[in-house]
This record gives sequence, C-alpha cells and structure tokens, in this order.
Amino acid sequence: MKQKITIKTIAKELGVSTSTVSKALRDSHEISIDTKDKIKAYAAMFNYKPNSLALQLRNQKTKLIGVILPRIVHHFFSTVIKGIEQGASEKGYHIMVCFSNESYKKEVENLKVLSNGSVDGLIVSIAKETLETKDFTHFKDLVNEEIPLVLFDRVVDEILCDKVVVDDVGAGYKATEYLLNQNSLKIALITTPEHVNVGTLRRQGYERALSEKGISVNKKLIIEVEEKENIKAQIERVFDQDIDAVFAVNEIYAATAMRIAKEKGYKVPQEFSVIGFTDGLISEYSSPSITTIAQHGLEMGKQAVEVLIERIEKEAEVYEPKKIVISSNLKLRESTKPSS
Amino acid sequence: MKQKITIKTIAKELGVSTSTVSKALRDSHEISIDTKDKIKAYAAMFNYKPNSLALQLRNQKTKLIGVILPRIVHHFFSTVIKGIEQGASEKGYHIMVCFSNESYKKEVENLKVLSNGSVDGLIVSIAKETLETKDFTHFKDLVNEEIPLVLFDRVVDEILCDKVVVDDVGAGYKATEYLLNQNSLKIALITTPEHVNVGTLRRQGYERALSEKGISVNKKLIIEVEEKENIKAQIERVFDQDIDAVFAVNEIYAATAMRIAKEKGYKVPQEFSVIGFTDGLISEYSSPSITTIAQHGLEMGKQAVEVLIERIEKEAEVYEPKKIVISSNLKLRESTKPSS
DNA sequence: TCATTTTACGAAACCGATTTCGTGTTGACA
DNA sequence: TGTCAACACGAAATCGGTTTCGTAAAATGA
Repeated sequence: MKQKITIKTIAKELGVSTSTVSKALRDSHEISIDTKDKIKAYAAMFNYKPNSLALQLRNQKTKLIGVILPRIVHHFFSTVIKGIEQGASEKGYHIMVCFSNESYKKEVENLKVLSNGSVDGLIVSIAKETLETKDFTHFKDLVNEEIPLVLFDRVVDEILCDKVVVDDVGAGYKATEYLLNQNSLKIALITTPEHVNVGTLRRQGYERALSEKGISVNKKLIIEVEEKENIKAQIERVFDQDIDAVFAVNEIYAATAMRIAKEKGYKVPQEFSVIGFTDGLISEYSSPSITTIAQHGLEMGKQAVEVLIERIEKEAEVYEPKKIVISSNLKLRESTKPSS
Repeated sequence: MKQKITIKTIAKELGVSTSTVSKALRDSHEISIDTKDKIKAYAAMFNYKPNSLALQLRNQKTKLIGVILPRIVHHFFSTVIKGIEQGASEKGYHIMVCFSNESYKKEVENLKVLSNGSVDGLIVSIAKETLETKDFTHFKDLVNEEIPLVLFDRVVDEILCDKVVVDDVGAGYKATEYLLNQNSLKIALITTPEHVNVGTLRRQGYERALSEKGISVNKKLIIEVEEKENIKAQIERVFDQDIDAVFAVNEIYAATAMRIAKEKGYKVPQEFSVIGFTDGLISEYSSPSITTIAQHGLEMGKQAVEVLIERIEKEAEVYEPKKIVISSNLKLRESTKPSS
C-alpha cells in the first residue's frame, strides 16, 4: 500500500508541530486563521484522512458492533443483519459480521477475537451445537468482563444479558389456533430436536392450542427433524398418519411438507393446510404461496442494536437485563383456507 | 465496561517493566523461566488478552476485510458473503460488512469510512445507482491510494483493480441455447434496465444464441423490469406476445413469470419452459422447481477473498489487475423439458 | 512604561502493545 | 584475578492521533 499521509507528514512539510496540525484540522480556536487555512488546504490537497485505528485506541471505543450468526444464507438471519446494520448506521456504528456455522468451536473463537477490544459490543444468536452442549462459559466470561452483549432469537436464561426474541409460544399458539378454527383438527407439527429452544417454545404453543380445544397431543403427529439426515424422508413419515394440516417451524420444512402433500394428491388448501414460520421468499413464491408466521427480523435487528448501543453509551449504572419480546403475526396466504 | 487488564497493569503489579511482560508473554528467550512463569500465571489468572487495536496500530494491519454489498436479504449476495467469510477465516482474517442499499451516496460513505485504515482491503459489488450515474471517482481514489480492492459480479472496466465475475454472456447463451434445443423458439427475455451491466451481458448471450440459430431478435419479447414499479404487471405484458419460454436474469423474475404462465393455463414445462438465474431457494422449492443458471456465489466469494489477500500480503510489485471468470452452468430442474 | 492578559503555538503525555538497544550482574575461562 | 560473553531485564522509540500544560511574543490596560 502507498505511504499514507499522516499528521506528522503535514507537520514536517509545513514546519509546524503535530499538535498544531491536529488542532487546526479540528478547528480549534487556539490556532490562527492563517495557519488553519494553510493546514486545511494542505490536508485537503493530499486527501488526508485521520487513521481510525489511532483514534479508536485513544478514545477506547471503536464504534463497531460485532455480530455472530449461526448462518448467513438464510432469510431470517439476513433480514436481522439488515435491521442491525440500519440501526447501527443511524447511530454512526458499523458492524463486523462473523458466522459460527452452528459450531460451538467457531462460536468460541469468534467471541474471543471480537472481545479483544475490537468491538464496543456484541449481538449474537447462539449456535445449535452450543445449545446442544449447553456450555455457555464463553458467554458468561463476556458478561463478567462487562462487554455489552445482546442475544437474539436463540437465547438461554443462563446468560445474564439483554435479549430480543419473538413470542415463540404465542406464535405457535396462533398458528395452531388458526388451523383449528378452520376445522383442521389433525395437525402435524414439524419441528426441530428438543435442544433448539425456539422449536420447543413453538411446540408449547402448539400443544396449548390443542389442549384448549380439548384435543390431546398425539406424539405420532410430531416430527423432530434431524438436519443431518434426509429432510424430505423424515417429513414424509408423518403422512402415514391421518392428518389434514401441517404446522412447520421454518419455511423449508413447510415447503417440503406442502410438496409432499401435493405429491400425495391432496389439494392445498381445500383438503390440506400448511403454515410455516419465517416469512421468506420460499413462502412467498411457492405455489400455492404459504401462510407463515412473520418473524419481523428487521424489527428484531433494529431493537437488538438499539438496546446494545444504549448499553454501550450509558455509563454502567445498575444493570438490569432487558428482555424484549417482538410479537409475531400470521401472514395469510394461499396455503390455508380463508379465516372463518 | 470493566477496567481492562493491560500489560501495564501486570508490569506494575509484578514489579517488572512492560517490555519484560511483553517478552514473557511471547515466550522470549531473553526472560528467565521463573519470571515467565510468574507473568504467564498472572496473565492467565486475570484473563489477559492483548488489545487488538494497539497491535493493529503497531503492525499497520488489521487482518480485516471490508465488504460492501448492495443488499443482504438476497440469496446470491448472502452466498458470496459466506464464501468470503470462509476464505477469510481460513487465512486468519475477519470481515466487516456494510451495505450500500443500491445507493450511490451510501456506497461513497462506506468506502470512506472503511478506507481510513480500518481494513486491509475491500471487496465490493457496485450499487445500481452508481452503475446508473457512472460516477466511479470514489473507487478510483481508492485505487490511487493503492488500497487493495476486488470487485465482483457488478464490475466496470473503468476501475483498474482485480475482478471476479461470472461468465454472464456465456450463461445467457447456455440458457437460451438449451431452450432452443428443446424446441422453444419464442423465448422471452426478462432482464434489468440497460445500466445494470450483468443484465446487459446476459442479454448479449441471449441474442447471440438466437442469431446463431438464425432467429432474429424480437424486441417485443424483451422486458426490462423497473424495480420501483409493480414487477408482476410488467412481466405480465410479455405474455401478450406469442411465447413458449422465458429466460429471466434472476430467480424472482423467473418465479413470477412461471406463476403467470401457470395462471394463464400453460402447463410447465410441457407447453412452457422457464429458466432463471441465481440458484436460490425459490428455484429449488417452487413447483415445479426452476431450472437455473447456477452462479456459484460461494466460489466467487472464495476467489475474491483469495485474490484480495494475495494482493494485501504480497509486497506491491508490478501490479497487473486480474479478472477471474467463474464459469456458470445450467442446473436442470422441472421447469424445462429434459435435454434432448 | 510596566504589568497583565491574550494569542498562537510547541513539548510531552497518553492510548496499549512491540522491539531495539543499552546495561548491570554473573559465570566461565585463561 | 582480569576479561569477556551470556543472561535477564529496563529505557525508550514507535504506530497516529488528541489533549493538557507551559510559554514566548504580542496586545492591552493603567
């Protein structure tokens, strides 16, 4: 890279001290108009830009927010990033994005690197593997160091920090209730293994809605999809049961289930209804388009970054972790019958 | 944030100098085993982590790569990010992601912020607005400052730097040729306005394939979609013409076109074929699933970051900008007839 | 005219590391 | 016993800025 122009260069070239240059560029009253003009002109001519590392070191803040996500090629997470970036950008922050790839080890690594003073705070959604192993010491260390941290979507109670989540139980309830109301009583649930807590919460909503209708939960109608294996084959098994609707905890499962239903000859939505989760492009563009729970990722990202920046900029008073719940709603499309 | 432990703290606490601490932690032979053990034990106990800003300032490198994308909630771009992150991570780099939101102004801003020494190099895909205005001075400034820069996908010749692109002309040609070979001769092209050069290149491929078959290009079969307006309505107009296939330059247009075709009563693919671009989830999960040109975003990201890091780490010899062309291929699915 | 205040600037400390160079103390060797 | 190398460590410079404090010269006031 080309030799960068620094304050020192300008000072030497103009025969003044570095302090004078610094003050002149910051328009200090201590410097005479003449000198200021000269220095500013020189700086402009050579396109001087203050080195941000030096400033960050001196000010002990980077105006940078670290973001660690399990994945990126994923509609919900990319929407959240967008929200985070928008919110951050409004307040003069930038974001550094890393991915854990759902791996515990990479999550730990990323956390270590980012907490070395390179960011002012962190926004994280926990990796599946970490949720499975339940080892959260890396997060607890962060909290102990008092590095501002906000968890979103995949959160756990053990970690004392701000959190932003959707109302997963409520969402599961709403979806199930809607299906029941349009008289689909044999609803299959396609969810994740138990350790992915958002799946568990959505399941609670599903079960509650059934109970309230006096319908007992039939475990045969619940499929916990293992992502390592063939997804379609796993989902296909539930069609051996007598079912007339599916509630899936993400849109891939929903689209797959709908596809199977169509292949089996069901007419969607007349004979078979489908509700998914995450309002992504698949739901929007499949045919029929799929009714989903809208997760409002953009909103989540904005809220998360807002809480985080507040925490960063507020002098560390008494610390009371916040939990922000974003309410979700059903986005009706063609894979369900109109509400009655 | 809690008071961080620094080398100075350790030095004072243990009654040695900072240089001794630094050397001890880096396992220098200059320091006696006893002293090293003492210092290391202390550092470990208080969880000492060297401040990365200080290191970055001293070493004049950040091990950070800036990435500026037009959008994030977008399958292709998020795939590229994934590739970039993977490649970067392998070489010990991290990425800082910003978005231009297709806006010229935001692109300029982002470029300014990132080129202040906070990153070692940049990977950028140009915003649509910039392509339209054709003002590339912000990029040229970067090149003049000799800040390593790699452009991908949306690139322009005016900027002298490394580039990674897909073979857009070839891809357009392949798609069109395939349709012609299965005897769809009345192929509509759904593309972007002329200033988005990837669209233009794909169009060239389309036109060349037609010419080679001795078919003249019918401008009425070409739709340039203005994103600000209703996309579906614009695409619908081409169905007034007598057509039996559609080649669309992205998957949204392809899915929309297919939907319209189905609504008009065409049987896909028996009576009507569709080929899209970008191998995303929509193409995979719509029914019928859509044959697309696979853009290999992951590969592009990896290549881009590889070239960039090479440029960063190689002492600036004679500089010959590279252009890497990733070949694309047709991913056959259900929206086209089997190849004959 | 002398004391005092402004004005305009420079020296030096600081942020948190690394690294070069210098030096006092040992120990080995002749 | 004198010399020299090895050892173990510290002082200070450096990265690129900001900021406090000190001060010579000019301006002001009595």
